[in-house]
Amino acid sequence: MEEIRLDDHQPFDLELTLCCGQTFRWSKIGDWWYGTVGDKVLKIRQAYGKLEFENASRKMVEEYFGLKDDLQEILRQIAKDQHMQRVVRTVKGLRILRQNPWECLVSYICATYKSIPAISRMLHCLCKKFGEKIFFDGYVFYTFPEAESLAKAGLADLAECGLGYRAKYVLETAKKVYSGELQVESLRLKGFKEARRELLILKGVGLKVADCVLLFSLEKLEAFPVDVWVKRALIRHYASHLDGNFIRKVASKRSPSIREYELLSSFGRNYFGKFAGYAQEYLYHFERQNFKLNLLP
DNA sequence: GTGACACCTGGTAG
DNA sequence: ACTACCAGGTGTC
Repeated sequence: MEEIRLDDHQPFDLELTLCCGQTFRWSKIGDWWYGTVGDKVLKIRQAYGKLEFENASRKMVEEYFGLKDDLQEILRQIAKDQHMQRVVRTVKGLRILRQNPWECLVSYICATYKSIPAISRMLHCLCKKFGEKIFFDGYVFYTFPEAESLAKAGLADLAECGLGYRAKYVLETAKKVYSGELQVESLRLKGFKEARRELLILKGVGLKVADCVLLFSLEKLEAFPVDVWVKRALIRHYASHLDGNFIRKVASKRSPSIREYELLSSFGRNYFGKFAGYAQEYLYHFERQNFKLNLLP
């Protein structure tokens, strides 16, 4: 077992980071968290100001959990107003993960119009059916399937995992990645706008899905995904920064049009700056938390 | 360039 | 048990 000592000035909350909806495949057994990163099962827990982990290198853990981000400085930069100051005081130690881009892309294609428990189920089923089985600590885990496995799968096989109409999007994307037509990893090297343009070519990938993939796996911390929760947060707390008619309009319907999405998202990017993605995650979590606690109508 | 509307299916509140 | 409704949106007319 190895450990990483956590600095008081660089807050990190493992549980919050894994449970805030950016990733769907971690499970807690006893007081340990288990998840597959690459082809290995990572076992990790947090206690008394340190992280203890097994089966992974220190470098990998730091990389995956975004421990290299200067969170204190990031929070300082995004806390531009009273609301955000309150949010960063309340939500402590949430970090943006650096997930595998391929897995992240498929996960968010699957995530459209689904609840989080349902997304977890779908992905678990995909991994069980098409991934590699790994035994670790007396438990069974599965890796996320390679593009090749999904590309060679039939639509019916994918649909069996409850993907529904998403099955054809996943299959099509898997084929593009397997053939090399799309190199997901290489998008890391491109700028936000260009990487986003390439993702948007894919069927089943709209602005929201693209922004999630950019933020959670492609190192684009300025990406500002706008889902129903973030939309609510913006309407509630940032209406004064936006046009009144526009706010009324987006408030009146469930999902925004492309233009409306872009207005909301670019507001986030411009207002919060190069770490807008962090601002988004904090707003998202705060809004959901308050909803669960019944503090919001 | 916008705006309804359907979409697969599982979870969950009544 | 059974129904109704909604879900981290997107593609299509």
